[in-house]
This record gives sequence, structure tokens and C-alpha cells, in this order.
Amino acid sequence: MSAKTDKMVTVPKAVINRLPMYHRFLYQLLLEGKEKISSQELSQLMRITSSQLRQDLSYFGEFGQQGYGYRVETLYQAISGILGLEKQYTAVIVGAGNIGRAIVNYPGFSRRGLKITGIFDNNPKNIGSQVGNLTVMDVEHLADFLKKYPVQIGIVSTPVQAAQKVAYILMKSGVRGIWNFAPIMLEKNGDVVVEDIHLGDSLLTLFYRLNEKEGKN
Amino acid sequence: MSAKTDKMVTVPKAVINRLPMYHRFLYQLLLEGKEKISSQELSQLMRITSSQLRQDLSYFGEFGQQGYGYRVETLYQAISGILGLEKQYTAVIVGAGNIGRAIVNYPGFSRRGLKITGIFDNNPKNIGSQVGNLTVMDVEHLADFLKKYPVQIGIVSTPVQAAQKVAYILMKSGVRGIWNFAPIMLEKNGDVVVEDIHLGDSLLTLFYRLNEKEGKN
DNA sequence: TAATATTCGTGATAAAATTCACTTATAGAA
DNA sequence: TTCTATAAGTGAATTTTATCACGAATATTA
Repeated sequence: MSAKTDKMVTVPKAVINRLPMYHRFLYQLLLEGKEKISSQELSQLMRITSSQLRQDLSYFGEFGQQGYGYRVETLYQAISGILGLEKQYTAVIVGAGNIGRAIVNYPGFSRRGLKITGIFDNNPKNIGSQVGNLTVMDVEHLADFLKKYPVQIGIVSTPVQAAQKVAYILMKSGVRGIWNFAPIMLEKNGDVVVEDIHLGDSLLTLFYRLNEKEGKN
Repeated sequence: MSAKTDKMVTVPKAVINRLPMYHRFLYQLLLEGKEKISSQELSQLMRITSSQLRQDLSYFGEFGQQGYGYRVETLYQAISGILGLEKQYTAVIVGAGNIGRAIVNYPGFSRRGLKITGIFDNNPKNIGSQVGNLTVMDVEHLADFLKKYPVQIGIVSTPVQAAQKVAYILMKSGVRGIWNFAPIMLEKNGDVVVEDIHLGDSLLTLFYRLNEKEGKN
């Protein structure tokens, strides 16, 4: 067992943000049938340093073997465990636009344990339509639905104007996490976890980087 | 003019990643008709420290006035300029699934200067269908299209298996930036800028944080 | 079996990012 | 006009993150 975990060192945020990347690469290696890999080789694939990889893993335990490396299967399972992927996570989506539909239809999410139990919208055009094997419900019924069928996660893919209101309903209905796609910093009530994904911010970062490169010519 | 920019200090990555957030908040304040704001007040809205805000801005110049604060309009324009938002950016989208459609239909992107000139797919079901005011073209014609109508940015919203191949076509056709939604680290050729947006990674981070919180009870 | 090459895990060091705390400028009040 | 409060900008200190470099364990070869 790792000394660091014993000492209750808190895991740096930067490390947590890299865990999904480790998971993604190891999954790929597993598909390719690779059995073992060294920190050296794995880190080159990921374009990070091998010491960063080893240091990161050391926050959670010892997963490799000196002189040999890591068994891909073992490390993949370990990181899956750290991320909590053995569990199922139930969720509803609010906002049945393209983003909401993309989430329902992307198989990668259900593979990782996300189970979507309902999708809601306020637009009469969308209500009643099929998304995957779900029927879009009226957002008016969101609170009632969650009372009957509680979920852990609320996914907000509404336009920005609706997002905060929806988030309050979700939080009041007991969701423990919100996956937010709207370009707004949501106010919390209670100790809900909010994970933002701001497409617009990412685009602007791309713009900046394009100009930065230009400036260097 | 700022001493830091004179000294050619390179702007830290962490600062660059916050610029879009500053832009987003200032845009909101502008809509609300707010005229001036102090670093204190703005930083509280953003849940950062005021010294971080001031320090960040100092990499680019001096935008405020002691004893007064910042004029919202001025600071908004300044950050828009830093991000390069006065320009137009042309782009094609490859992958006419829900993500691709979401990008075409989201008005916020065109407001920021993104002009999408074509959308491509390899699925006969999608080819020929309308997305916004674009008609989905066969990805077979992507290279030809780009030869006639070059663009600066390629948006990759294909399934993961197709992403690298598509990226090579885009890079060969002279795009300077790629906005990548596929869960893969794209190999570059040449000095293209790749900006990734990995929805799956964000979801796994949410899972981790949910369990982390649980562990503390 | 002994010798050699790998390679992990980690304490120490370096670099990067954040916060502190102070100086200076100026707005607004008296 | 003078005084006081406010608030930007910034060098220095602190904290966080990343890298280095080495000891210890194990695999592999001779």
C-alpha cells in the first residue's frame, strides 16, 4: 500500500484531471491486446513525462513491478476503480437539443456506467419525440419524475437562460452531481458537485492559440 | 503599456485558459448594463481571488484605473482583442451527428466569429440532409472542397475510429487549427493547433468527484 | 546461479501558479 | 482645494505542480 495514501495526502486536482486520460489510453491498449507496458512507453504515448505518470499513480497505490512495468489489465482495472466505474450512475437530461441527443446516443457513456432514465424539454416541438429509446417529457414534470424515480446526476443541456432554473429544480430534487453544458457558472444550493463543460470557452482558447502562433512568424 | 508584455514574459497556460471565462462574465455584465466593476467585485462573481484577476490581466496590459476599477466595456473589448475575436474564422465540420449539428445550430459560435462553410459525413443517410442552412456533403469530397474553399479550422466530430484519418485530410488541406471532439489524441503533421474537448473525460471527473465526496461522510 | 539491465516508487529539487502585501494613482467627499 | 477611501498594478512570498535522480526490487541473460 502506498505511503502517500496512508498519510492521507490529498490528491492534487491536476492529477485527478489526468485520470480519465490514463483510463482512455489503457482502454485502447487493452483493445489492442497489449499485456504489459512501462511508464516510459505509456508516457510517450500520452506525451507526458514518465515521472509524472509514476508520481500520479503513487497517490493511489503501487500498481507496477520494478524491472517489469505495469500489466495493462491490472492498471486499467485499478484506474477504473479509482474513478468509480464499477458503479452505475443514473441521470436525467434536461434539454433535448442536439447536445442532449448526442449524450443519449453516444455509446461510450453507457459503457462507462451512465444510465439515462429520462430526458426533458420545454419546447412542444420536442416533447413526445423519441431520443434513443426515451420519450422526451415536459420539463414541467421534472420534479415529479425525480420524486418517483430519483437519480444521482442531472445533465443540463438547455440554453443558458434556462440553465440556472433547471439546476435549482435538479438540486432540490436531490441530484448529487450536475453535468453542465450551459455557458454559465451555476449557483449551488447544498453540496452538489458541478462539472462544467464550456464548448465556447474551448473555442476561444483555440482562437487565441491560432493568433499566438501567427504572432511568432 | 504593461511592463510584463514589454519584457516578453510568456503568458502562463493557466492564464490563457481563464481568458474565455473573463470574456463570458464581462459579456454578461455588459448585457446587464453594468458600467464599471472592481477586481474585487468581478473576482467574487467568478469565485477566484482578486489578485489572480489583476495578475492575469497584467500579462496583457493595464486596463483599469486606480481608485475606480475597470470600465466593463473597455475590459470586454480588451479581452475580445486578446482572444482575437475581431476576426472571422472559417471552418468545416466533419461528422454530421448530433455534436456537429449542435455546433452549426448554436448561435453563440457565430456571434464569436466562427463561420462554418461546410459540413461532411460518410453516412449516406446524412449526406444531402440539411443542417441549418448547410447541406451535408460526402466526406469523399472534403479534400476537393478545401482546395477550392480553404478554411482555417477543421472541426472533428466523427466517431473515434474515423477521427485520425479525417484529421490528416484536414491538416494536408491546410487547416491551421483542429477542434477535436473525438476521444483520441490526434497525431499532428506540421504545426497545426489541436484543441481537444473530451466529453467522456469530463464525465469521469464528475464520477470521481461524486465518490470523493461520498468518502468524506 | 550470478551478473546485468530494467524499471518502479519516492524524497528532493525545480518550475509554475497563486496569493500576499505594499506602493501609487485617482475618485469622491468634505 | 484638501483629505480620505478605494482600488489597480506588481515584486515578493507562498503554495502547488512537475521533474529529477537515485535506491531497491525484479526480470532476463549468460
